[in-house]
Amino acid sequence: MTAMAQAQGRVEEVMRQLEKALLEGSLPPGSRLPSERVLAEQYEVSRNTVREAVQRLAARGLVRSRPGAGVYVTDQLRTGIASPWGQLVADHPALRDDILEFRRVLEGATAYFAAMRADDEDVERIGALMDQLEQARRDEDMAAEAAADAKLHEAIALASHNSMFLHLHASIIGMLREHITLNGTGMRRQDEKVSAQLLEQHRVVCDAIRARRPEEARTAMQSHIDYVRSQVDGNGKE
Amino acid sequence: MTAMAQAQGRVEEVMRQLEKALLEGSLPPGSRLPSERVLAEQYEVSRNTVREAVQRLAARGLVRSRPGAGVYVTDQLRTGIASPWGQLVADHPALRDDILEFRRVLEGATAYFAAMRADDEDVERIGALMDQLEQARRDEDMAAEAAADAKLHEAIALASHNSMFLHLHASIIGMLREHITLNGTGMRRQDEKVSAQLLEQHRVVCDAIRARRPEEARTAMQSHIDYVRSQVDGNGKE
DNA sequence: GGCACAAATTGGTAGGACCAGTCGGTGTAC
DNA sequence: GTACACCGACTGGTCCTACCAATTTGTGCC
Repeated sequence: MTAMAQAQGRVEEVMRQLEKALLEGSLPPGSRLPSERVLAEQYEVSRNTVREAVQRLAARGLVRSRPGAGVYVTDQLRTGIASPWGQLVADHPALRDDILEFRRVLEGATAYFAAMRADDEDVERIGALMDQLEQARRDEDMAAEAAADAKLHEAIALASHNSMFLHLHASIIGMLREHITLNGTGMRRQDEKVSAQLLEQHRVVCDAIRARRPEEARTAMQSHIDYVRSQVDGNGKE
Repeated sequence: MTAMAQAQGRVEEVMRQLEKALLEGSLPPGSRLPSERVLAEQYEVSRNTVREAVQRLAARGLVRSRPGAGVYVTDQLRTGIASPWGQLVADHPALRDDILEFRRVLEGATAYFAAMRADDEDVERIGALMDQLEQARRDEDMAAEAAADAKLHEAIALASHNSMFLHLHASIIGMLREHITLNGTGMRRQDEKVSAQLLEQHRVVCDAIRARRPEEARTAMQSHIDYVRSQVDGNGKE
């Protein structure tokens, strides 16, 4: 008669118990879980069931198991673990190429329509962000530079006056950002030349938009993405 | 360093294989996975290992298992992208123009990459669907024609060999079709000439893909979308 | 044709076993 | 006393077999 209708199975139940222990702090980050055999006896289930529950937690990044050593609680604060895509991008490098390829098309078209339909307000906003980007570049403030970069692309998407491009841009970029954060990579680190080139590319794109030259804007944006792609490809493992 | 503790075990490996199948579309949303026993034999691992891999996928919401029935693929990947969209489109018909515009870009690029990367299997599938479409046309079976049309576009997306195009296509186009159906499809019905033209357009696109001419495929597809757009715009209904 | 029953299939769970690492303790050599 | 090598207990990873409960599907009766 307990209100808790344990969904379907013992695996769920064990998982919830473990989650509860994690949340309550009885299993603080870094600590080791009791061995699977102990847990199995403790919860009065088979080790198989315990293992499957642990696998589910591991899939969400809550714990990490080291063969021969034990299962350890990870730092919960760290993993954002958002959409199913995040993990997939991390696991399948090939998918990253797919995304970049798609992004080339998407952002190219976005720039195209931005150049075609940007109103005065859009142009002003884009101009301001370009100034901001240049300023950050001069200050060698990487964080500010990245932020301005993101905002600039968003402003361009906004200027396209097509909600599909705007929102899709947001999700795709978010996806990539997730991946970059996960992998800790990031290309533009300290490389001044790269940074300068990126700035120049942005300038070309924005100029084309301001001059209302769609084709030019698209080409420039695609070149920009190509450059990004080459940089990302370059510093990767393997 | 970035060695990325890869494949510590068979569970990881099986999970990646399944993920790959999900991304590539060989396991489309709604479909049922082979039984665990079959998968175990297929990957040459124990059923236990397969189960743990499935549990990890289930933890991320990519699949859902129903006792006695089987394991089914969810549409998390698609809704993950187009999440905010279903409602918006339903509420704001104005977005339809945005979607069509986006679709022109998306499907154009999809056809482009399909022409570039279609393998023999893809070509064969596309050819079969073209035949199917012609047959439906001859029979004047509107329902079959629409179904074959949808399948054909999906096959092209599959042939692009890019997960992003595949899944985006499925979600966006599906959404759009739903909307069109809602609005009283119109267009191709009763008008024999329209139907004939659409068939011809599809033929041009498919021929370009089969002949491996990307640019031509893109142009043809965009012309096709333009035509669809003009027809939809034309026949009023708000 | 429709419906009830039986058989095959499927995921869920159990409990056993073995392997390859890791960890801890012990004993020996220095 | 310390440092090192070694060995055994422990742990997760994998495999196996078996059984259960639910579903699906096939069958035959009505």
